[in-house]
Amino acid sequence: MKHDPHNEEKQIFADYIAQHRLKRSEQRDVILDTFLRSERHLSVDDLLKLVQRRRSDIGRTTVYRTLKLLQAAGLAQELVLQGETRFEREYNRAHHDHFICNACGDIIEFVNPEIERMQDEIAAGIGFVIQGHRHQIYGLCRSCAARPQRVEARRG
Amino acid sequence: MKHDPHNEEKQIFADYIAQHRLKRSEQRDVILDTFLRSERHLSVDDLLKLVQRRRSDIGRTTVYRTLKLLQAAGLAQELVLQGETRFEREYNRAHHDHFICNACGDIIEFVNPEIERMQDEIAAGIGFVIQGHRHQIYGLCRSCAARPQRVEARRG
DNA sequence: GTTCCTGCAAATCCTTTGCAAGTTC
DNA sequence: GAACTTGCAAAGGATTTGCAGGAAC
Repeated sequence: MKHDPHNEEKQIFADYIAQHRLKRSEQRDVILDTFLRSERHLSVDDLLKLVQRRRSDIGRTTVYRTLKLLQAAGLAQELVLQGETRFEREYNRAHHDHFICNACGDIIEFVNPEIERMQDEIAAGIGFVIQGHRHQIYGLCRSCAARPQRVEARRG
Repeated sequence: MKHDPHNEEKQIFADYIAQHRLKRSEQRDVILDTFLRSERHLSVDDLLKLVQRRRSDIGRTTVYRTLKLLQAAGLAQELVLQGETRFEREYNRAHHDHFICNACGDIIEFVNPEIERMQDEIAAGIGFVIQGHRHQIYGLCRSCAARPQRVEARRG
């Protein structure tokens, strides 16, 4: 137990299950563990494939349902990048936003306290109470910019 | 002609049609004109309803198809706000981002050159070439913040 | 006349839901 | 044993596509 780096998150999930009078299941354990190990921005399909490598009998529906639970428990966050729904870990992660490469699809995270502060100022100016935000920057990552190619620029 | 404030955009659309060997149609004219007059963040359904007030025989499919053309011509931009797809005018509009009220759904636009500049700096630092971005801030607008209510905070 | 448009219905994609059988508590 | 979970199949909602008839060039 001491050696599982995701122990804390698993505990949180266990607590969430308990508090809501839900039940443990092996499927949920496998899905959570797979999700926590992945460290990436996963589509439902990505996650389903990874999960099925371990337990091929786990269905897509269960992945959808478990992701909802993980969101409710504060362990996962849903994002829509380039029109695709993806999920990333949320617990204990510094707030960050995303660069998305239009060419290779790579996702790069970034943080900038200055920008956050500025948002707060603008919000204060109009009496808006911020509860969250999404900031996505589209373009070309370093390597794709280096070898230019015909790319349909998207959502920009 | 001189009196139509949307003349320029209509010309751009006409040019786009011509350059791509497409054809004019009354449906397209009505949809574009309706879209240009609306000045809001419209869902496909919103736009369809407005359009059908003028020509009740225009179908949803045509609205979808025309919106694609408008995007291609640089006149419309698609956004996903609170999970809903919406469209706004793009041509000749200062770049801006959005505050979205989780309670009443109101959408407030904002611009901040400082934030834009900062994005550029961060991007430059990692060799990322920006082609566009989306920045959405969720929370409560002034009036909804004033009379608090039980609101499920969304996406953020 | 040829090519493009339109609207309908059908198809598709992604996600959710109903349900009978299996699990957990 | 009661309540919850699961996977399948079916349903849903949003968007796209095939097609026959109609309009634009």
